[in-house]
Amino acid sequence: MINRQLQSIYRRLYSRFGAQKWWPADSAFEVIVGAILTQNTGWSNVEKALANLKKRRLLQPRRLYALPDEEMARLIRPAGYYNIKTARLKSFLKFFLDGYGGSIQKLSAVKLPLLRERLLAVKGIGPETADSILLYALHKPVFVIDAYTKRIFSRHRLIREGAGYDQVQELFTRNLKNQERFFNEYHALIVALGKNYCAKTNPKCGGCPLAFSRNSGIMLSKFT
DNA sequence: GACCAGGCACATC
DNA sequence: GATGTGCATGGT
Repeated sequence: MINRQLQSIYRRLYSRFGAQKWWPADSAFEVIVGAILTQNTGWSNVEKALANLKKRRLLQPRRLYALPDEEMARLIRPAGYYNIKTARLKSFLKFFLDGYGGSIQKLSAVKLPLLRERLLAVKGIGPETADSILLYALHKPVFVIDAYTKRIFSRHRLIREGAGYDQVQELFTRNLKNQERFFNEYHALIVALGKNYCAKTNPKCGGCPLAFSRNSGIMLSKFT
């Protein structure tokens, strides 16, 4: 039942927005850096920060780790929270270089429940960042939950308002097949919907493409 | 000028 | 366990 609703939502998002081709990056390492930089930050700001790093050929673990903090902060400044994000990038890089020699292959070789635990143990990497890394950099079948997902699915009464990360994630992983490719597109489509319709105060919200459904069980047309 | 954005850690109750 | 707060830039 829930499964059918989730499938229906996916189909409508896909027909409305099309393939999202996530994650936009040239390498798995760039995905990881972007995942940390985008914490509570619009992607357009992250792009500026990534461009600064790319211009200096710093999107390599050892080179980035060797960069002095003040210099890193200066380069990622457009992404906001630059002091905190410098510390978070450095703490991930230490974990990545010490434990895996900066090798994506070695990191990816760790089996899933354990790999997620290890990422979460890194200071500055919480559930969403860990899952973004797992799904979009390492291609593991993990569903990423973000603020949009919680907002949209609670407005549509598929989860209770204020539900925690793990609870929301369960909704998807218990009712959908664990397919990396599918999870990739689904989360990206949710973000596409969120950006276009689901800001906290957005008049377009009432015209949500998910509303007015006759057969999906989704009935709300107005949200606040 | 206010509000928001693809969170997280830490303090306090 | 829930709730509040600091962190910061750039776009609308």
